[in-house]
Amino acid sequence: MARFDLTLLFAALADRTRLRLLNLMDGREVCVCYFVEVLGQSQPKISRHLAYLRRAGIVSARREGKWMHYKIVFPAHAAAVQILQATLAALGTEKELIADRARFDKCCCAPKSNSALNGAPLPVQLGKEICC
Amino acid sequence: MARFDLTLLFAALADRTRLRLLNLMDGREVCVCYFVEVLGQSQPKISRHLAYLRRAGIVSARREGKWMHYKIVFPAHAAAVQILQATLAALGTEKELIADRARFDKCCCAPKSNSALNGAPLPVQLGKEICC
DNA sequence: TCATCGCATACGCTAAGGCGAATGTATTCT
DNA sequence: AGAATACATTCGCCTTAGCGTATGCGATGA
Repeated sequence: MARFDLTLLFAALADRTRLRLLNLMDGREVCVCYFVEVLGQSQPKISRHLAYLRRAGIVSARREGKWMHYKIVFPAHAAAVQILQATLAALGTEKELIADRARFDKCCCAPKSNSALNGAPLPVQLGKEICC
Repeated sequence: MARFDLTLLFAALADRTRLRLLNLMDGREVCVCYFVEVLGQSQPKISRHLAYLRRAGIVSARREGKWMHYKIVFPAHAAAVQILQATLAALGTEKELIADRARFDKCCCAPKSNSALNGAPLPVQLGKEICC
């Protein structure tokens, strides 16, 4: 039972944009440009929310050339993990978030068709191959 | 899958005082004066946080004469219930919150010994009898 | 080396949240 | 009726957070 502040976790989850980001990262590592493309919001806004998630300790970043990849990391606190997983499961049932994933798959499977994503590295399904 | 905004739930949980209140309400209905006494904080502060929890839909209030009793109510949303229960379970393991419960039991079992609680109605263990 | 790309950060603004202090409002007691 | 009790609400202050806009910075490519 390490020192872990649940209020920080909850604050991180108490924002619609951050929930949408977590939903897109569920089970895979994603490049920032996909978030911007799929959510249709400004790059600084996305970046700030990712930074917030990182400070909260539930997301980690990896650099690959000029691209940054983000993925969910589970805190070393049993209850926090439970809460995060219950949250991710719930997100999977929300209409808007299902639509987000659909749009993500569309970008991800044909990134060349989207000028904004030219050359962007494909997302990596954690442990396995990517979607399609 | 009712319309339910998870961000509101998380915002309600993202405050230390509110977590302490929920911890004290776990499994029982409690009168406001006990919160004030056990947490050692001002009555308006307690009252405002209880109002916040009420607006978030995870607490309900019942009037009994001049006293108000609060208890946890579980939202009609499976994931929200899971999250709330995982949270309550986690609270049970935190040092400060264990101490809160200990102080609560002390007040609750001998309210007459505390001038601030003279005549205050005892907490009600939900479904069963009270602590001691 | 200089331009460009992908992303992060700083700035200024506005809204929301938490606090103490004061005040308001039921209810009970005398 | 008037005082006292238990709790809720309001007010003013400060801090935090979210946003758009502009700028900075590391990596790549010509």
